[in-house]
Amino acid sequence: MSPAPAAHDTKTAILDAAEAVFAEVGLARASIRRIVQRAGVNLAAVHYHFGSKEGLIEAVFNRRVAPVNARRLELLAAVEAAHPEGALPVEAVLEAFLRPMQEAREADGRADHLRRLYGRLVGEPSESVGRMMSRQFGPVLQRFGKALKRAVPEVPEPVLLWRLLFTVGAAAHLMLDPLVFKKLTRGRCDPRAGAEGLAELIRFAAAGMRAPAAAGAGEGDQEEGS
Amino acid sequence: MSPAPAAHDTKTAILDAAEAVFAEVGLARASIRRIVQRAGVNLAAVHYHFGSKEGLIEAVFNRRVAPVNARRLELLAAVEAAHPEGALPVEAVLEAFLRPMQEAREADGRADHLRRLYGRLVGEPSESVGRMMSRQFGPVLQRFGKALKRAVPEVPEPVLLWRLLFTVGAAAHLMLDPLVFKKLTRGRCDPRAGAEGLAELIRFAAAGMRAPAAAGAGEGDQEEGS
DNA sequence: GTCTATAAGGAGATAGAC
DNA sequence: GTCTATCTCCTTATAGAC
Repeated sequence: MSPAPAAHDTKTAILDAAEAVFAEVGLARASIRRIVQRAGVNLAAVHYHFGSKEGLIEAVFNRRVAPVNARRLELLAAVEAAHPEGALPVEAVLEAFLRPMQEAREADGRADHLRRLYGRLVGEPSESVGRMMSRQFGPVLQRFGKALKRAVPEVPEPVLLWRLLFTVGAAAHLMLDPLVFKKLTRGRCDPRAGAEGLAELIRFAAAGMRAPAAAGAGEGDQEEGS
Repeated sequence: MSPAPAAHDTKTAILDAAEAVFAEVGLARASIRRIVQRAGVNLAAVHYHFGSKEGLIEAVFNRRVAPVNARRLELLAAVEAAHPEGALPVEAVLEAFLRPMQEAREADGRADHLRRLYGRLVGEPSESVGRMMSRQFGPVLQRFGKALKRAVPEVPEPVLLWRLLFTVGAAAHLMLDPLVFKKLTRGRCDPRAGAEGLAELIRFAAAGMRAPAAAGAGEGDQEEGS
């Protein structure tokens, strides 16, 4: 629990550099050599502090992604506390889900490593990352599925889960490559500018959540008649 | 234009195998050795037929992605022809955009390599793939932006482009990993089952497109007052 | 067109001095 | 804790026989 300050500096430098390189080129193409060069530390330091490249990936993941999901649940609990009974506002639930990524980036001060890191992780083919994502996201998505059911009770929960996953995909895509957005809207929509993209996404997703479900969707194990 | 049948078989076998391996593990982790083993051909055949790994990637891309975008424009033209004046139906425009991916998969008969290949390509960090995607998608997105403006004239075009990109992200995520969807909905929502996920996405995105824009959004270079 | 053999380099990981 | 030097493996790519 009391690492020497020097160790802390080296370790943090590696984590910061790894995060940036992962965000830029993806996990597979990010070589340890490239990371240590950026961090200004020795090659062997990575294996000393993290054991392996996979260990480094897990450390980056745990430092950044886990707190965001914890924050999501925290904000959702606040929304639920503010509305102890009756319907929850859809926009508030969606904001609880989407804002923590934006928050983390702002609090951190660094460029937009964080945003792109999330975008990369969502689509990452590696099995170990997939397991980490599932373990972290599974419970969170289930939890938000229940909350959305309270927000839009007329839509069956399985359908709301579909829509929540659509929202996750849209968010991941939004974080992945700001340049595409900027170019296609002739510079008028730049996700790096701040919360504009987030606000647009919340409006879009909230309307989608409220769309009437298809006839027959969500039947069966739903408790709504025989 | 008249390659020997044997060459055609080897070439096609490589393309098929590459497509499958790319879909499974992503472009970076897909080694040529793994691809030729799956195709049952010799290692050197890849370089003989495609010059390099990048050449192979481009060939896979051109065989599968380009036709889908062409088909998108074709379907959109049909929608516009059916409604020569007045508003276009949003759902029809979205279906023109989203269905070709599903169609390609059904027509092909192979497993769901194709679907996952698309999911991988959208988030691919490689620059050459990024260029190919931009060149292919840029004009298509601009074209669909105009069409959406005809479908939802009260929403400014830049906002519709945001929303179209959200839809692209949702679609890419939908194709990426069917298992997540299935698990989270306890087996009731399986994108592999067919067009169900597509129909859900169209409903979701159509409602999102129709959402009122935020006050002040899309001002400036829009031609709606000074 | 297809094969074997191999070149040339980059990757992750480690041993052992300091 | 940090460094240098190196090991081992796997990658893309090519040369040249058939």
